Amino acid sequence: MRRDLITDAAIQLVAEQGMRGLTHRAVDRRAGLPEGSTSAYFRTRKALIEGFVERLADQEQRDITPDPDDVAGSIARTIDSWLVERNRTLARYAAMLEATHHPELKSIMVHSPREQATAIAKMLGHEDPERAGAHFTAFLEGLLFYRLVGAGSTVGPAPGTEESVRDLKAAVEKALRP
Amino acid sequence: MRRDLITDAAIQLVAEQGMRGLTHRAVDRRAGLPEGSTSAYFRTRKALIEGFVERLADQEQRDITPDPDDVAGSIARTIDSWLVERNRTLARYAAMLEATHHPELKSIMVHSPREQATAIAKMLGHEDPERAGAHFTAFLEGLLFYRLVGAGSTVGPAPGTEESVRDLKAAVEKALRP
DNA sequence: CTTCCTCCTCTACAGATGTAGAGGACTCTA
DNA sequence: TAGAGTCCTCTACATCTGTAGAGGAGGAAG
Repeated sequence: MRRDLITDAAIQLVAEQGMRGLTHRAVDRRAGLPEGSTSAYFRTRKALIEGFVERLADQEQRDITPDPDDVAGSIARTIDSWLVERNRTLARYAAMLEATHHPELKSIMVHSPREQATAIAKMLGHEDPERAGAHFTAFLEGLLFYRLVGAGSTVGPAPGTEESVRDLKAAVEKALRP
Repeated sequence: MRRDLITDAAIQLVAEQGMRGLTHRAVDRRAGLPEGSTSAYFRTRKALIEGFVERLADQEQRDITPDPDDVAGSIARTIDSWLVERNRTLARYAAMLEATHHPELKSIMVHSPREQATAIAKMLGHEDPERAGAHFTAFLEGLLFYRLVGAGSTVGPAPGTEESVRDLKAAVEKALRP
């Protein structure tokens, strides 16, 4: 599908060069398509951005389904997989920042994690699940950001390794404690 | 000082329009200076970016000095102040993302928080202060991100209020617990 | 075969952008 | 007052970017 080819190329570009690298022609080149292709599918730049953010959201949807028997472990594995798929996650951050001055994007990027986190907090018997869930979400977000672009990116264990998952799991477990 | 005027305008621009909005001429206009001024002080775009990131780092330096008698409280207040200075913090995130494909920036943005966090963890008697400090840093980073651009930006208490600081303090306290 | 329609490629163009340098205004020194 | 040096403004230009539309290739329908 041409459309997906284009949005995938856009995601790679954004990850590698930032939003500034996202131009119609750059996407054409990156996707190996003739000039004008991207412009034909997404006439305006805004449409192009929305296109690739939608694609990101689609792909992310599938990942979030924690195993109730091993909450911490499954979450740790999910986070680790996001570290491994570095480019997609970087593109997601770029999109979140973009959504700051481009609010339509917010509705595309569903923030379902929050309700899930509240549910988990409830399950584990927190007194104030709403707040505990929020803090938990914040912590996960931070863990990911810290390891992907923050100080932890140069210090922590390499993503995709057993050690990385173990480290993450320990952190998640601590955050889950009432 | 012309130079600071320019870098400050750059920071505002980046916060409001993202890295893409950062052009020599846009900075000129934003700073109310005649066209060409920014280009004279920072001939290349790379220099301009490094300039504003340096400015950010300078300004941030001053903020980070936790009160040993009220670690959680002082950290909470610092984070809240970063939420209040929304634009500066947004620009910082944009810069961190930029540093991903522009490594020279990393050396400009000192990641001193990590050592500080380790010190705090040691002070509070954690067994593995190195790791505890890392997790703590991650949590703070996440708290900030979550409240600034994540789901918490639409849900949490308004930055700058007593309630905001209280909420943050509770979260920080929990994260500090061994 | 002809007609129509969709999908794609190519070309066009106004405006923005990065970067460079000429030259003026101003300041300091002697 | 003259000269030198610094700081700033203006102009120039090649290149890139967003967006539009003309027109061709090829398949479907008659």
